Amino acid sequence: MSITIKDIAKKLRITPTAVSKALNNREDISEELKIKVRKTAEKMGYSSNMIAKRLVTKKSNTIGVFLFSRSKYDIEENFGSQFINGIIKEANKNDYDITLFSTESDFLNKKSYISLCKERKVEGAVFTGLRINDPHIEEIKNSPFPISIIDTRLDGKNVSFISSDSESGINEAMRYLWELGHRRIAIITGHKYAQVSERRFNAYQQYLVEKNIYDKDLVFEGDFTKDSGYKYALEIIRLRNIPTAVFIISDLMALGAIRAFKKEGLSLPNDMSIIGFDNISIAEHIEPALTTIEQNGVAMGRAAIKAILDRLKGGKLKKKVFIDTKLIIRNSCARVSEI
Amino acid sequence: MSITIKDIAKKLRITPTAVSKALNNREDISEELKIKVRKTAEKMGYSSNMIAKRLVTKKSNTIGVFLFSRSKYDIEENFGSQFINGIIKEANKNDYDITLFSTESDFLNKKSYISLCKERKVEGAVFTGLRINDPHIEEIKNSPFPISIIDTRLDGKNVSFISSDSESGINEAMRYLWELGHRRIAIITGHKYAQVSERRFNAYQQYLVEKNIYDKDLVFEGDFTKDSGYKYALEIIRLRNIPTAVFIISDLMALGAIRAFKKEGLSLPNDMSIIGFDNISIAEHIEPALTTIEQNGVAMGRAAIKAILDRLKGGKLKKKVFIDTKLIIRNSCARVSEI
DNA sequence: TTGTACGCGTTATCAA
DNA sequence: TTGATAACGCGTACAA
Repeated sequence: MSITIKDIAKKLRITPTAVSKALNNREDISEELKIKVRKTAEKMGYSSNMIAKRLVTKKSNTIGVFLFSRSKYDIEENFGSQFINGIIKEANKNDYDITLFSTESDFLNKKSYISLCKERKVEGAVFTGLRINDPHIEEIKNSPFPISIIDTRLDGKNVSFISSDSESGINEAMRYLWELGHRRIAIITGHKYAQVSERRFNAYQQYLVEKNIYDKDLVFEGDFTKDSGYKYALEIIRLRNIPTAVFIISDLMALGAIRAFKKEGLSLPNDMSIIGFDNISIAEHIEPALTTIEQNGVAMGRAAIKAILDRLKGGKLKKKVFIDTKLIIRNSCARVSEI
Repeated sequence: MSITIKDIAKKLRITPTAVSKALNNREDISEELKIKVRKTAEKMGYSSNMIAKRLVTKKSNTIGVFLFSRSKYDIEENFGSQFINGIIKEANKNDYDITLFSTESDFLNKKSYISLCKERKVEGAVFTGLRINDPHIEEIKNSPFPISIIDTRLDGKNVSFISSDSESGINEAMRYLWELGHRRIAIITGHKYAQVSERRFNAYQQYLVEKNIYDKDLVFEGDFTKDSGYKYALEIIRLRNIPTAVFIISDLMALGAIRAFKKEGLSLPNDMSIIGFDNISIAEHIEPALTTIEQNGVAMGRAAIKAILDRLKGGKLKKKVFIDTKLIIRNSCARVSEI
């Protein structure tokens, strides 16, 4: 089989202990021996066995990541790929491995997320796309190891909530619309299983209430799909008193809405101003180029890992971490024409 | 610490061996004991330790996945997320874990991909986005364990090549253009470090050569970015003899090209027919809705894992696996007007 | 500075 | 059907 420290010990006529120490660059071993050991290790093509190391040190150096997706395009549309990038980089940088799970695999039906984690002795876990009606939610709340959940807030002694600071971005967006003269601003939210829906709606509502222009008839509950954007855009222009702007809480729905508006003959952005949320890669390519609130997915992924690692190092639990969002102004909003 | 089989053995006054057998549902143990063991295991909150199991069985049940990305949007734009989905599902279905690595992590600079794999005793590895000028390419070729590479062909005794059957899709696309009356068909390819560029170009060229309408002046080498699509679209309409159609080998570049064409006042699709490649999620939302060749990313991910698993089970190495592509006809191509 | 002895949690082999 | 023993590859006290 493969070379072990025993083999190289035998070759050098020393003990495995000495080899182990040399390879781990311990203080209590001579430079001379270290060099010799390293050289023959190299020569023999030795590769350390992390499995054995993890067993003996009782430390897996592993973080579990759960990616929940439903439709074919779900991950890309939900920023999952950016999260993943941030997660891996931050983890690897700190010498942690990522083991990835996805829903829909029979795996997850047989066993709970937490048991999967326990068996692998992961030191922490990250959840993405978790729904608040997930059957295993209670277990997650009581997790014995640190957990970071992206975009879903859950109370639990070990869980951190990682999300965009949507409030700030939305405030900025609403002020922008306000300054453009908009007074009737509709919203298309997401389904109620995603907390981001609620949070984004609240930020929207709060601003409008303060300005005294909130109108509940301008609230439409979509479900994050393009189709729902399309559908509610249609409803919006059927209104007796049509709004001059819509805030659509995901770019994807905004895409659907834009299509609907165009199909109905509206001239964009003059007949309707639109602000999205996410800044997905094609937002700048559609017609009109979409003004939207940008999320920093990579930073969110990194923050998820950081929260876990901090806690593992004995730090205090960060109940929540918010990542800045910012308004990206393009061409989908116009000044309200004075009549 | 956590409960082990020893603990439950002690409690039941039997040996760990018996517990192990019971828990693994072995034949040589009484039903009675099995039930008793399972019950107390449950009661004590026992969770098996895969690390120990993997050490003793000398089987990691793990596949390493390397995701190479460069830009912020790289993974989503390169279909990485779909691959990942297919990979995880197929792996988990077969009781395999995925451990994920990404480039740019200091990790990969310190150690080669193969050593990372060896240390973790992964049974196989999948590469996505690998460049043929990668410094570790030789090592990959000589890998002792099975490797699946998506979209990059490499000769090696253990490496499988997983890719889209772009030939078939492109043929279909070219025939479609031909039947629409197009005789001057340009192409915008990708950079030469990606083999998909070459393969897609070859398929394009072959068809046109057969029809005797190939013109090397209509070939433009982009680099998969939106900007390069934009840039070469501009060059195309500066041609003395403007083509009536362009085949752009990635939807993303097609997006850039469409923007350029529009900006220059072309009416699409009448002034220029466009066919993309990938069918990314927004292809249907741009104006005009993009006719493109669809890749099945999920199937590719699954195939990558299947190739590894088959080989692990003693099957023959599949040098290459091609996944069907198909032409998705939308509104970006028009019949050539007869003058 | 090096070596001895042991243990991590589990499974495998063989004996009882 | 169950148990005793050893082993997987490595790290860590502690002794030499």
